[in-house]
Amino acid sequence: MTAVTSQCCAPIAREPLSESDAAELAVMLKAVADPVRLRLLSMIGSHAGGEACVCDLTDAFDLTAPTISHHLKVLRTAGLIDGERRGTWVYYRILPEAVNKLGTLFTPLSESVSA
Amino acid sequence: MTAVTSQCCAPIAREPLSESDAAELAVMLKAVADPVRLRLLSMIGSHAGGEACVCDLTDAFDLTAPTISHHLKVLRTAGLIDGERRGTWVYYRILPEAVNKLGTLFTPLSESVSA
DNA sequence: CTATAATTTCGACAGATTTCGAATCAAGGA
DNA sequence: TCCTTGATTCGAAATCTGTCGAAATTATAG
Repeated sequence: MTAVTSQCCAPIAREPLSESDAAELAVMLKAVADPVRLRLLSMIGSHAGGEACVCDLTDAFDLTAPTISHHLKVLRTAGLIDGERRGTWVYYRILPEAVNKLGTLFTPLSESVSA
Repeated sequence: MTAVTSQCCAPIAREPLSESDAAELAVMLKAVADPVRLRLLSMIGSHAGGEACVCDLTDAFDLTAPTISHHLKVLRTAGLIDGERRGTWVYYRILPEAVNKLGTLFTPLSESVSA
């Protein structure tokens, strides 16, 4: 790594993505490119203690439990969240590194625009 | 000048997204959640002059011109790029505001508002 | 050990997405 | 004008995705 090409803009606009990098990033972005999963991620991250029980999440949607479970699996497979069973309930929390990775992709390095 | 909720993390993890915000963001994210479109965006952004001709883009893929045209339309419809015809060729360029919008969603705000 | 509650897995289906080939539109040059 | 090149639109095939109901799994309660 370590290649400050031109400092002009977001990494995605600084140099062409390789085919494999694009494929890898697309998996993560696909996981987030759904209204339900976006809300799930948001609800998990903003929940008290940084984690949320599946039961809380399911109640917030007009969707069945299997559907919510499916979406959580997509997010987990993409490395965006992690789940842990404690007793009867399963708790999910955000993996901040993964979210940051998406952020840096689209954020200009040098920042400080306007003020 | 209001609503500094908790300063803890990325906007997506700070408070639950509304249903309509999630739907709107998902449209933009879906546009980017594809390996071909990710590379197109990257190639356009990093091309000399900040813009790229469709002919350059088409040659870089093992895909037909109609397919590339379709992907460019998806990106344009999502507001991520803009295209202009100059003579025989059509040139596309990135709309940085849209890319920034995605970036801030996932980036923790380390800077404070008017501090 | 059985009953009950919380999640996940399985199997299926409607709708969306990706891709192509053929046809069409736009701009220049013979 | 007619023809060539670049780009988009149109229609269709193959694949992927979101959703559900039913069944299986895991843990607690009695």
